[in-house]
Order: sequence, then C-alpha cells, then structure tokens
Amino acid sequence: MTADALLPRGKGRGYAKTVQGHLIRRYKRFLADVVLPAGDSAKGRGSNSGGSGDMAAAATALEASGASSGVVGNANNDPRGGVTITCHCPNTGPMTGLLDWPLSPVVCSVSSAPGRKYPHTVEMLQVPGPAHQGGRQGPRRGGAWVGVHSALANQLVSELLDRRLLPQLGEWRDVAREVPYGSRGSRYAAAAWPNNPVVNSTASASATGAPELLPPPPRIALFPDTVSERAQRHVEDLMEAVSRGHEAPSWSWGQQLRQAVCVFVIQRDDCALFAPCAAKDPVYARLVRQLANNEMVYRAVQPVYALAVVQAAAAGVQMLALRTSVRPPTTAAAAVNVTTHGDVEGTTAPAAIVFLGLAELDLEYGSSTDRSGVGGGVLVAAKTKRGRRPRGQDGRSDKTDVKRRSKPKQAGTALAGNVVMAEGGFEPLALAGGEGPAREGILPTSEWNADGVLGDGQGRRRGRAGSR
DNA sequence: CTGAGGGCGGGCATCCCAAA
DNA sequence: TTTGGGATGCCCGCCCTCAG
Repeated sequence: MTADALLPRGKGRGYAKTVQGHLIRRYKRFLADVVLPAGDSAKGRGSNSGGSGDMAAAATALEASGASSGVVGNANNDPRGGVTITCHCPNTGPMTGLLDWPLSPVVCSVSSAPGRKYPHTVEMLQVPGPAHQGGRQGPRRGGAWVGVHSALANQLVSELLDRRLLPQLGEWRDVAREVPYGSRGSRYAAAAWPNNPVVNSTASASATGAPELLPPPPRIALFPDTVSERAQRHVEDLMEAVSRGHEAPSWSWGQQLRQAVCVFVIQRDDCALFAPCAAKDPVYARLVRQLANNEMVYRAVQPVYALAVVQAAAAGVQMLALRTSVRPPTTAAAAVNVTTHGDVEGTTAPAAIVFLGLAELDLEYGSSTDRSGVGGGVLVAAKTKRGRRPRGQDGRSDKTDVKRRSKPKQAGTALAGNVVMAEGGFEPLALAGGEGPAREGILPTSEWNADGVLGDGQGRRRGRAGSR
C-alpha cells in the first residue's frame, strides 16, 4: 500500500496554525461553533503543539453542563471553562452521520487572510470508535478523523496528478486545473493531456448515515449524502464525453476527449469500500451505475467485486475511489516520514491528509435488483400536491426551486424501498438491502420510511444541524 | 492588481392555498 | 376565519475565475 503525505501544500491551503477543540453545533450551512480550551482562543498555535489536556478538561466541563446549544459570538469567554468561537465550515452537504454526537473533537485551521470574517476553518472531525458506536457518549477516543473540507478533494486529485500517483490513468504530460467542460459549464478539478486524455471529476465522500449502520467489516463510504444536482451533472457530463466523442475543449490542446475518470475521495481511513448512495440520491446512483452498464470501462484495481469488472469495455468512464487518512497535524503519525513510490520522494509532515491508495468500489450497492416496480413512487417532476403553478421562466424561479422539486419527499408516495424513475420508463432501484443480496450491517429497506431515511423517522433530523 | 460575480445547498422567514 | 403545510426566494462565507 502506498502512503504519501499530501496536502497541505501549495495553493495557499497550508495549515500554518491549527487549533483543536470540540464542536458545539453547525448552523447556517457554513458556520460552526467550536469550544477551545481556555487560553487557546483565537490565536491558534503551531501545528506541532499539543494541548489535549486542556481540551479534555474543557470538554468535560461542557459535558457536565449539558451544553449543546446557545448562541455564541466569535471568541467569547465561555463560562463552562473554554472559549467558544465561530468558525467557517466549508462543507456544502448536510454532513450526514458526522453531527450525531455532541462535542465531537475538531481541528480548525487558522487563516491570516485579511477580509475573512471568521479566521478559523473546520478542517476535520473525529467520529466515535467502535466501542462508542451504539450510543451518544460525547467526546471519545480512538475514532476515525474525517475530513470535512470539500475543496480538499479537488486539490488532492490535482496533487496526485502532479506527483504521478495515479498510474491507473496511464501516462500524461500536461495537467490543467479547474477546467470548464460540458454544455452546462461544469468545472472539473483537473485534466491531464495527452497520452491518455483525462477529465477528472472529484467528489468528497464521507460515510453517510448513522455509523452504527456501517459497522466494520466492511464500512462503506457513501456518496452523496444528500440529493446533489451538481454531482449528477458531473456524471452526465462524463458520460456525454465518452459516448459522443465530445469536441475538443479549450484546455485539451486541440485534441478530442477519449477518456473520462470519476474520482471519489474518501476523507477517512476507516472505510474499506465505496458505493454510490442510492438511498440519498437515487438519480445519482443510477447514473453511476450506467457508467458501468453502458459498456464503459470500470476498473476495480482491487477486484473484490468481480461482477462489476465484467462491465469493463474498450473505452469509457473509469471509476476510482481514493482512500485517504485524515490526521490532525498534532499527532505523531503525521510527523513521520511516509513511504512513497515511483519518482516521488518521501515527505515529512505536517500532513493533513495522507493518500493510502485505492478503495474498493461496490457499484452493486443500490443497483437494480427488483424490476417489478411494486411500491414505487414517482421521483422526478412530481406535480405539486395542490397543483400550484411555479413562478418564473421555465417554471424555475431559482436553483433551489429545481433542487426542492427533485426531492423524493415531494413525490407524495411512499418509496417503501423502491424508487421509480419517471424518465425512461420504470426502473426500480433496490435501496440498502432490499431484494438484492443482503449486505451485513445495512438496514433492510423495510426499515426505511417514506423519506428514504431510517424507519424511526430520526434519520432526517439526525442528519441536519441547526434545525428549527 | 482589484473588484465583480458565480457556485455551493441547507436554513429560515414569509407567502400562499386547501381544508377544517 | 383559522390552521397546517407546501412553496418560494433570500441569505450565509469562502474560493475561484474572469474582466477591466
């Protein structure tokens, strides 16, 4: 296995200073309140410093007081023994499964960039270890660190291309970043040219759902953890690229695209598998599955699921899942020399994220196994319950309008484990478990309710922070 | 070099309609 | 008239690209 210390470096994303604390709450999408040990406040500290003792004391005080809410400012003295600050939380998703426990340990970077309202950025969060998966014990030890910074995935792929750490893509000479592609103007993390023309679409995947649903072995990292129109658009663009021989984009030095790669970056090291999350976004899962079924290339470098490899063809979209280990800069593990391969020399920490190699893909999770269509609900373009005409041109007054109308909840019909796609006829998708091959640790579809979440109705609420 | 604008998508206040 | 709930659209902070 290859272990290569990667980010932070380059593109101004270094962690010159970090602080460790405990997450109080995440709210307003991009904000989070974090309590720091007394004395740490907003100054930050060098990446090699410690301070876990003070932090634990602050956490203990918080636990004793039962703190879980309360409005705080940007760096206020907290009467419970610590200092509470407001941080920027650069994750666009609901962070499903990561916010289920109070006072999770977090690592924040401290930026000196002028103009920032909140200098702290939440970079990673620790989830419970196996001994705590069944409860809500608060601060815990030994759990996995999970990277929550979505933009790191793009940077990671770019850096892997720079350092020739993805031999599965063949050979390439030039690399372009943030390349626009497709008729809808999507941007992609990187493109490599020539030898093997490549478009990379990256997605940051974290284990979705309550962790107790995904016990080891094996844990499965699922993506997306919400309905993501953007993720669907990326997959569609890649499919279009390989199926139609898309005209040469501006970054391709005049050559036509022939190969596309969809890269998933798993920002945690406790997941052995990656799978598209049909439960959260059945449309996206269907598209990912089409990449394999359309006789496009699907290469599982670790061929655990040979049935997926069968779908490989001469040319098409390649699916890659990258395992990474996210580590606080203060840990000893991040400060050691790590082994690399090829022409890359060993790197010394501070490492925020370590590339471990490729993860196994499981495209059969969420695949179609039941074509009876029984119990399905119409997902796409469901008519509103009251027949109200949407305002604006094309019936779409803004982007959120589109997003909301695609939500399964508005279909008005219980999904009951199967989702019927309105376009292209009926195509039931068996969600977790279902009629398909049972996967240990995954709840059967009978446990899912009409929203496609846990049967007790708690899953939706658990997956959201700052709900009303 | 600087400023404008787009993208990200859930939160939230408000509007609006159907049913009681 | 009241109530409940779906629909609507702005807001949030940061990063990046592009135009001037």
